[in-house]
Amino acid sequence: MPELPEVETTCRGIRPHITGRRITDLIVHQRQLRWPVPAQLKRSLKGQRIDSVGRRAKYLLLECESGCLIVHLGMSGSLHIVASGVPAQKHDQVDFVFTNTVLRFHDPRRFGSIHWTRRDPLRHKLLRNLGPEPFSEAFTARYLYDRAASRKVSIKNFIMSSGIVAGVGNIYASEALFLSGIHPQRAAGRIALSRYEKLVANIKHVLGTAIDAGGTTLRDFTREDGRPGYFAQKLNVYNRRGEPCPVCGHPILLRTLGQRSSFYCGRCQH
DNA sequence: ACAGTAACCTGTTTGC
DNA sequence: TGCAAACAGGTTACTG
Repeated sequence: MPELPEVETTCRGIRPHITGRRITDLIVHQRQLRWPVPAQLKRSLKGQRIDSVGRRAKYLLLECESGCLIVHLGMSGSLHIVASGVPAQKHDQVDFVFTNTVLRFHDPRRFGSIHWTRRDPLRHKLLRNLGPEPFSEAFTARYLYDRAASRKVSIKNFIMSSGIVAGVGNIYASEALFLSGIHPQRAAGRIALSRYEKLVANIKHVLGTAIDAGGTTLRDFTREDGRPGYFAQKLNVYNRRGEPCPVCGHPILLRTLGQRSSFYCGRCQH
């Protein structure tokens, strides 16, 4: 999916178009997403004004008058602002209808999901156990180091765990580890605090730079107006198997780790 | 608590 | 060229 930078890009993109506006209708073309779209959602949403648009981890939070709409883009989802009357295409699953405008949820693989809660969204089952936001002050080297104590899981899988830190997916985990010179398979509990200092700084850096570039578009992701993100050209290792390492020239390696592709330099990362 | 795996889906790429 | 297998940015739920 959309990892954190793509969700943040989407959040910033849709915010000015829908904040303060009222949802006049909900059209569900496809109810079966990762979880079914709630049967009562249309009744809950009709007439609701969007008070604010925010993000927690990879969840978009659309705060309304009497509840919060929670949207996750899954692996292939995107949200687009289109004019009323633009016909839905294949894989356009749900339309949030406003006067003159539609917020359209597009998701070929249907791993995304849509939820509605009348309580604090941060206490929702899916958000309750998330780790700190990577840009927050709570996300420090000491925090990671302590959580990693005696853990044998690979550092890559560790930083991709949503309960450890929110929003770091496969692309940015690979990139941050490369910038930090840490081998993706190294056990999380066998990394010095000083190396965690580097890693935390690089996670913040790579995510921040990607947000500035409008995210990474490899295949499905596009912004609210349909443009791609431009961070793909700045990737050092991800999707670059066999290409020379930008630091030492050794060919970038690919190994499958926890069912996910891991790209790294065998000479620079230990 | 932790580690590992299957599962949710469809489209595209890879390999025979 | 054709067809089937493998793979794709996420996360939960289940197993041992």
